[in-house]
Amino acid sequence: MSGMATRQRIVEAADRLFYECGFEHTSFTDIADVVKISRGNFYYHFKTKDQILDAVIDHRLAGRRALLAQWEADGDDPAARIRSFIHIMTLNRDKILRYGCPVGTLCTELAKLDHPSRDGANRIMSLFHTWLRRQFVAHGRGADADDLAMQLLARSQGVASLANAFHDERFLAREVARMCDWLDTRGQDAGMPAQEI
Amino acid sequence: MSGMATRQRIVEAADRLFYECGFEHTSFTDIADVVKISRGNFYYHFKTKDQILDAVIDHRLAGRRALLAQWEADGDDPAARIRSFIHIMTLNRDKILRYGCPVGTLCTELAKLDHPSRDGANRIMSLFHTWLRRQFVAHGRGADADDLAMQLLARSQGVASLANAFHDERFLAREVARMCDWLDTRGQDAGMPAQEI
DNA sequence: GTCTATACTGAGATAGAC
DNA sequence: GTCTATCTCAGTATAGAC
Repeated sequence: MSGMATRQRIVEAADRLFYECGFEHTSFTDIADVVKISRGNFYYHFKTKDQILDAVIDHRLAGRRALLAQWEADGDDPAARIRSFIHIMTLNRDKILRYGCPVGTLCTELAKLDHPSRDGANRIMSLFHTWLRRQFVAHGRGADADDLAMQLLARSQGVASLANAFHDERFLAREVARMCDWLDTRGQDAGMPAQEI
Repeated sequence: MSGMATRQRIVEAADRLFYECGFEHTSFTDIADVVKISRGNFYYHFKTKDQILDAVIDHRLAGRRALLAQWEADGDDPAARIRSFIHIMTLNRDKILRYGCPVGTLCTELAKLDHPSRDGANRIMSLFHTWLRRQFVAHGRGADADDLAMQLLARSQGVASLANAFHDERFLAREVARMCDWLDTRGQDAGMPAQEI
């Protein structure tokens, strides 16, 4: 295995562990055990734990960017693309029930730690916001596209949060369906009142 | 200062620190520094850190129960009481922007740690859910009261989460106003479609 | 590029003097 | 009830052999 491959495996293991156990709770030993390298070898690739976090954030940013590009390529119309966003909650149902939203929970944790990489984590959240806004604009909701994007993002965060706390998959499914219904009622008719969400 | 007073001060300091810095990131030293006692003295009152967490959870449960009872006593009608709930986000605006929702973020953290006291934290969330459901029932929405309570709770969680990540107080204020508007449209008329939220 | 061995730190926790 | 002193352990991080 080459150096790049090891580095990549470290990042992927850290990505998963940071999500499932939290950044702070994850130790070098935990990551090393998954990757099956010694702790010493670690420091050839990363000098500090914060550097791993930054690499994980970059990795997630790239991954999410690719995902959004994929949805953009697959979906013929903006509504279908937004539905792709809504349905990641269905696809990742099991993990969300156990660990919450990977984006939101990292932002929350780093905010409490007042961590320097907080902004990096928030950038992942922004990525979704910007993308959703663009879809709502294309959907003919130019005036309140930013607002609608924030509403949908907030709603998905709230649903993930409660679904996780109560471990309630029926609630998750119900809210996903409801978000899709809500989207259908926001047609290209800009006259529909946005504050009715 | 009596023994009970010191114990109480420990619980209150831990409550604040767990909220602002997270449970795991808060050390005995951090709490001892705030309370101004030695680390050794700590163990006279609590044998383990988990015991402090349980005491904090009990303390929060009691505090929230009192708060809900107060809203129940103050509000003449169910809608006014629900508005009291919505407006804690306005009252605690600064803290929410910096640290998120104290209830939701603790549930999230303990879920990732797979901590034994997870259920205790979730009970605080349930407390709000049960109370809101009761208000919606009194508001004449017997059939979907449980559902509406979940929706409002999820929404407040999502708003707190995004307001925290983006440090966006205008978004917070806007969503609080919108939740109140939403509440006004859910009158005692049970015919109004709930899925329009 | 990967390993072992090890230093250093701060964490949770205990014993016992006062 | 509070303190100081101390223990143990796990964490991050480093040095240097291979």
